[in-house]
Amino acid sequence: MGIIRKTKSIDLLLNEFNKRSEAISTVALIKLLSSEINKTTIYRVLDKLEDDGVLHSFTGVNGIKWYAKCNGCSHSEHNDVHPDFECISCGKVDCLDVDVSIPKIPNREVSVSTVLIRGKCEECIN
Amino acid sequence: MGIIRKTKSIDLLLNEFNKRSEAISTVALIKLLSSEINKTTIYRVLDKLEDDGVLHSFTGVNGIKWYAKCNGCSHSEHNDVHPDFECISCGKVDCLDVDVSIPKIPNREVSVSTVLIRGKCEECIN
DNA sequence: TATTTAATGCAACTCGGTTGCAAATATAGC
DNA sequence: GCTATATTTGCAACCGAGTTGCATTAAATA
Repeated sequence: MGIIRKTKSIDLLLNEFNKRSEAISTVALIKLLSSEINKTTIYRVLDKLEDDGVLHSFTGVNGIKWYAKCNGCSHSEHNDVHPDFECISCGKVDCLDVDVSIPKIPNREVSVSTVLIRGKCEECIN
Repeated sequence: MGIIRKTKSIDLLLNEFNKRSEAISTVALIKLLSSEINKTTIYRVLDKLEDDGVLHSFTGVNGIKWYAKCNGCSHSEHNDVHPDFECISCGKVDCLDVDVSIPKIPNREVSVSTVLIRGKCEECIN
């Protein structure tokens, strides 16, 4: 697929990701933008932005989908993965700047790995 | 919470996990056992078995919950995590017997880490 | 066996995400 | 700028995983 036309929806969504470094859940985006974009469109645009490699996504423990900007995370062809950190206290999720190396697994072909860490973030630790 | 009484539902569910070493999704369990156990009960029993440390769970990319028997995975107090492997070809999911070490993250308190790997399993790699 | 209390079944519900289709709108060609 | 065309969008209805309240059933204990 990929993006073919520049539209208001795409601008608004990209703008949200440029405003912050953390990941945002689909639910949060819908709440944030529901007055301006229909939720169906939000889901569709996020899909495309992920296809285009602009965003990457992962699924939280409760089954909700999160998106974050790929900040130079060359998210392909290597075995180091940036973990996503979900704060159990404030709910914030961000993409950590540390490498987790996934060991080679004999007789299996790995295509994607995701590491999800849950705990308390810098602000909620106290 | 935890299990207090031995019942038919618990026996049937545990039996499914003893039959195989792979993880099973809630959806699969409901399909498998719906004639014998109500789906609400299935969700509740799985919850309890997880509380008791008999099973552990994780969420697949599509938001569906999976359960697997904790085979001596002392799933607490250490930083090594057993990754779950989801085959994109046959859909099978199992708990790999390799360690992934999660690096210490400054100023954050980690409580749980999950590593989900997607790819092709031994049988589907050819 | 009677009593107590946990476990179960059922129906209705919640909510994240999807689908089909008609209306709107961004691009290409003139 | 204007028109043709194909992509995007909005809407409404839908799907399906998981939950809740409550009445009923069935383990455990004495």
